[in-house]
Amino acid sequence: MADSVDRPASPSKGKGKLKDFSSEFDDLDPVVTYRHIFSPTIGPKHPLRVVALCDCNAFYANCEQVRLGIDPEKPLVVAQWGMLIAVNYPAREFGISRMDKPHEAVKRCKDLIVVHVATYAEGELEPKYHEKPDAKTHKISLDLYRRECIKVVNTYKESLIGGEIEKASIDESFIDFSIPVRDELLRRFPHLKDVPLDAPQGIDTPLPSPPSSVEWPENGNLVPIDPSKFDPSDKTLTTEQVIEAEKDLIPTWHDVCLSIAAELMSRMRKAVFERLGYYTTAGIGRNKFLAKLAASYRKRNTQNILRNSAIPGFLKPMPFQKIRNLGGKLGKALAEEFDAATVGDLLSVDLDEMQRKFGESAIWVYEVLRGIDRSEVKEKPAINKSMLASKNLPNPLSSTAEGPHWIKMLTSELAIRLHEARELTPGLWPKTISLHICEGWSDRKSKQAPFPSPRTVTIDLVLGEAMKLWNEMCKEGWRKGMKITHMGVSFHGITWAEEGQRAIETFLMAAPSRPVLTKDRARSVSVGVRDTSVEPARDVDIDDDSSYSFTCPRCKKEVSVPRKTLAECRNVSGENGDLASELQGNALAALKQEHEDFHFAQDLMRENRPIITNNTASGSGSPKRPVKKQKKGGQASEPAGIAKFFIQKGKT
DNA sequence: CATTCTTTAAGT
DNA sequence: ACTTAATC
Repeated sequence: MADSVDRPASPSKGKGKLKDFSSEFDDLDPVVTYRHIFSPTIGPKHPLRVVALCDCNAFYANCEQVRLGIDPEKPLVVAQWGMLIAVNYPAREFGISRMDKPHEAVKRCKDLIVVHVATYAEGELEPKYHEKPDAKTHKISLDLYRRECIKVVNTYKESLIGGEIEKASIDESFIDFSIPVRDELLRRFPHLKDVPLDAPQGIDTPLPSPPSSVEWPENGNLVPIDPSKFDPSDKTLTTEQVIEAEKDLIPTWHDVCLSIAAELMSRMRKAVFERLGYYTTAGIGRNKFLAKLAASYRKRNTQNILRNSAIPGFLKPMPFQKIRNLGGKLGKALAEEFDAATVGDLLSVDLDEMQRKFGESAIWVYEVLRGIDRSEVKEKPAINKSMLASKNLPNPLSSTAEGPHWIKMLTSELAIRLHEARELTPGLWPKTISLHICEGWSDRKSKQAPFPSPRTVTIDLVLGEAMKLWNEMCKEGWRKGMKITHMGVSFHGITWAEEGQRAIETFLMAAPSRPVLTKDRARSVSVGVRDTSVEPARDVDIDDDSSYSFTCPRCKKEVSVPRKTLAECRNVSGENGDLASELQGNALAALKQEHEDFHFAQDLMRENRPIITNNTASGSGSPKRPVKKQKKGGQASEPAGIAKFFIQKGKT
C-alpha cells in the first residue's frame, strides 16, 4: 500500500482509480490512417500488424507415421525408453496421453502402433530403428525430426511471399504477415491508395469505413467476442455460429487484415500437408503471444483467428501461466505475490505496484496482460548455434574407467551431426566444446575449452577434445562415491569460419597432392598478385604485406587474403615451370569461391532465399549452392557421406 | 503429473 | 568460463 504519490504519473489512464473494464483494453480499435497504410515497415505498434504462430500437431508421431507410410487416422505413439514423447490425435481418442507408459497405452488401445525413436547402438555411425533398444547401451537420435522440421520451415517460405518467419522451436514458427497482408489489402481495396483531395487532415486522415462484413475462411475458427454466449465445452462451435451470434458487429480494417492472413496461412499449411504430410495448427492475431495462445484454442489441422474485439473475453479467464515466459518462475512469483491465477485476476494490479515487485519485467507483464506484446518476429539463423548430445545414465557411472565409453558415444553423434551440417553449409565450425555431467541428482559440473580448427571433422578429433575435458574433471576428483547419472557433450558458438581462414583451407585443398613447397623455395617462385589477367607476375617475398584480392560484384568490397598467410601455410607447390600461373589461379579461384560461399552462407543463415516469382511448386526444398568450384587439383574437398567420413579418422 | 533430450539467452 | 532459466 505504499503511496503512489511520490512516483511519476503512469501512462495508464485509470491509474490509482477503480478500474473501468473498458479501459483495460483501450487500444483494441485504434484509428487507422492513410499514413499507416503507406508506412514502408509495419512494426510492433502498427495498428494493422498481423502475426501467426503455426505449429505441427504431435510432430514426432506425424514424422514416424509419414516415414512408415501409415494411415494418419491410425492411432500411433512414439516411445522413448519407458515413456511416450508423442501421441497422435487418433490415439488421444482412446484416452492415451504423454504421461502414460507404452504398455499402459497399448492396454487402452489394442491396435496402437508404438514406434520407438531411432537409436545409436554402440559403435554405430547412424541411428537405426532397433528391435529392442536398450537405455543402458543405446543413445536416442532425434535427427529425423530435426531434418523434417527444416523441410517444414522451407515449405512455409516457399509458399509465402515477403513475410518474416521465425522458427521458434522444433515444431513451431512465427510468421509476420503484416507486409504481404497490407499489399493484398491494397490490391483488394485500391481506393485506400489515394488520399481523398478533400481529406481534412491529409495523410493523417482516418481510412474510410471497411466493408460491412468480412469473409472469414471456412476452414478455421473465430474466437468469439463474448464466450459466455457459448458452451465452453462445445468443441464443435463453428465460425458460422459465431458470426450468427455477432450479426450486429461492425468489422474493422484489422479484421479484414486478419481474414487475409488467414487465407495466406491456410495456403501455407496446405502446402506443408500436401508436400510433407504434416498436420498443423495456427493461431492468428495482432502479436506473437496472442498468436501463440490462439493456436492452442482448438487443435489438430485447423487455424484460429483472434480478433482484437475478442481479446478481452479470451484473455481474462486465461490462466496467465499459459502465456509464453510466464510458464516458469516469473509466473509462479506473480501467482504467489498477488494470489492470482487468471489474467483477469491481475488486471487490478496497477503498473506502480507491479514495478515495485517485479522491476524490469513489470512493464512487459503489465502490457501482456492487456493484450500488448511488442516483441518482433525476427528471423533466426537457419544454423543452430549449439549442438548437444546428452544421455541420462540408467546405471550411473561409479568409476572413471566407465566414462570413455559414453563420451565416445556422445562425441560420435556430435561429429556426425556437425559433419551433416557442414554438407549443407561448408565451413561451419564450433568455437568451443564442453562436457557436462550430473553427479547424483543435482550436482552438476561442466568444463569447456576452445575447439581446435582442423578442416575436417573426425570422430577422433571430437573424442580427443572431450577426453581432455573428462580427464581434467577426473583430476579434480569426485564427491565421495562417484555416481554420474547424466552426461552431455556440446558444441557452442557454431558459426561460419572467418573468411580468410576458409580461403586458406579451400586453397590448400585445391592442391592436396603436390610436393611440399618450402619457404626457401617459395621465395624464388613468381606469382602475380593483384589481378590475374592484367598485372604481371612478380617475385614472391614472403615477408611482404601484399594480398591476393578482387572486388566482389555483389558487395562491392575488395576481398583479400594476405599472401604471407597463404605462403606460410606451406604445402603450396608445383613444378617450377607453370607454378606461377597455377598458384595465382588457385589462390584467386579459392578466394573468389570462398567469398561466394560466404555470401551463400550468410543468405542461408538469414534464410534469405531467392524470391520465388510464381507459385509453381518447385520440388526442391533447399537452396542451391552457388556454381560449383572447378578444382585444379581434381580432388573432392570433403568426403561425402558417413562411410567416407570415417576413413578420415586418424588423419590430422 | 514427471521425464528425456534440446536449444537459446542471459546472469555471475 | 560456468551457471541458471525457459521452452518443446
